[in-house]
Amino acid sequence: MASTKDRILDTTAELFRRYGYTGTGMKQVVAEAGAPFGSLYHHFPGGKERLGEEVVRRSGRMYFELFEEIYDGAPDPVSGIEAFFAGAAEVLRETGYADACPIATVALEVASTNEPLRRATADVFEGWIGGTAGRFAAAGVPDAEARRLAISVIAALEGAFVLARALRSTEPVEVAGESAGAAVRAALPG
Amino acid sequence: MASTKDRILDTTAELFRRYGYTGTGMKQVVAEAGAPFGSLYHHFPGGKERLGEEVVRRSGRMYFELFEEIYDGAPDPVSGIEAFFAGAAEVLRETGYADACPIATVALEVASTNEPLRRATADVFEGWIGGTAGRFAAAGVPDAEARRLAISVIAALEGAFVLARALRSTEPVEVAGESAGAAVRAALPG
DNA sequence: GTCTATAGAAGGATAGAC
DNA sequence: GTCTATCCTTCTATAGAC
Repeated sequence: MASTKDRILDTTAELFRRYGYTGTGMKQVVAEAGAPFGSLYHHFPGGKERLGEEVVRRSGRMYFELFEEIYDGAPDPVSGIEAFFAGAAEVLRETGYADACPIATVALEVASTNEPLRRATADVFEGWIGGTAGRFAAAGVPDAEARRLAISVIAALEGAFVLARALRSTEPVEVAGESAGAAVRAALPG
Repeated sequence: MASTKDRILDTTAELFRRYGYTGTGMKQVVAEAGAPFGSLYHHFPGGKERLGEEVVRRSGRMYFELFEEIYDGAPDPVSGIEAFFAGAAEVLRETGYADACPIATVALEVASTNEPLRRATADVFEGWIGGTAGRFAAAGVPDAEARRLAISVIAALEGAFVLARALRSTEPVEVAGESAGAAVRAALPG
């Protein structure tokens, strides 16, 4: 049984994915988490902003762990990337095009309005870029190009999510996955 | 001198880019547009949702017109695409990383919450894909691949915008621009 | 430390004078 | 068709009983 605090964090992460930061209410959080209202401010004295920051950082970590599992379990970098895009497309379809990137909606909402939250999303993306670039570098891609390749792949995924959720189609994710796979293949040595 | 209605549309478009749909208030709209509150509901009897829909469709048209100007003014498809990404990076820097895609923030916010608005964002993206694919096809790319290429390019731009606004850096847009240019070059005949 | 009630501000929308 | 005043809801946050 998860603690009340963890339940609040998990619930908020889910609500952020679907409704964004501004669109998610504190009452909605406690209602869905099955927690009393007061305990929210007991566990998060910093209010919505601080809860949001913790959720963004936590969701970012968890999403990268999912990437690691899939990528590191694949036989090579190209199939690792392709498998991750394929899995993302499947989740998207299964959830009615609701669950895509746990960060992107919030990132766009807060980019010009809330500096602590913007910083949290930036740290998450920077972590993803570094972690992915490190894997490409380990596969033999020169460091500078590994970073650029990581940015390209992550941008392709994020942009595909925007299109896929709007169009209610997995086509963009499938197309972007092939495109990303091809870019990785072209960058590998040998 | 623009009409009150046009001023409201322009102002709302600007606010949507920076604060999103949920984050933009009706009072904020009239305040920035210098319009009396009542005239908002006079010109937009459908309220915020209808205003949002008109703004999304209008912004989508205007942004594609900007693309057409730049792309059609370039000597070839590859430099056209590269020029558009370069211009987007410049606008981003000049506006303090506020003005990126006029649709994306709203698209992610409403994808799971407001079907008429989601439809508007989908129509805009579908229009961009078709218009871009048509240009690639005119340059000799087979129809099916032209569509896939268009999706890849647009996804790269959208994803780069997400990263760029969060990181407050034009690096993602520059990297994605090169990546998109390379993809177009590889797809062209000859 | 759990929970309810409510404060205080901001949201969208409407009425009605002019 | 312009503009102000206001309604009602919803939001975040806090107070205080238990």
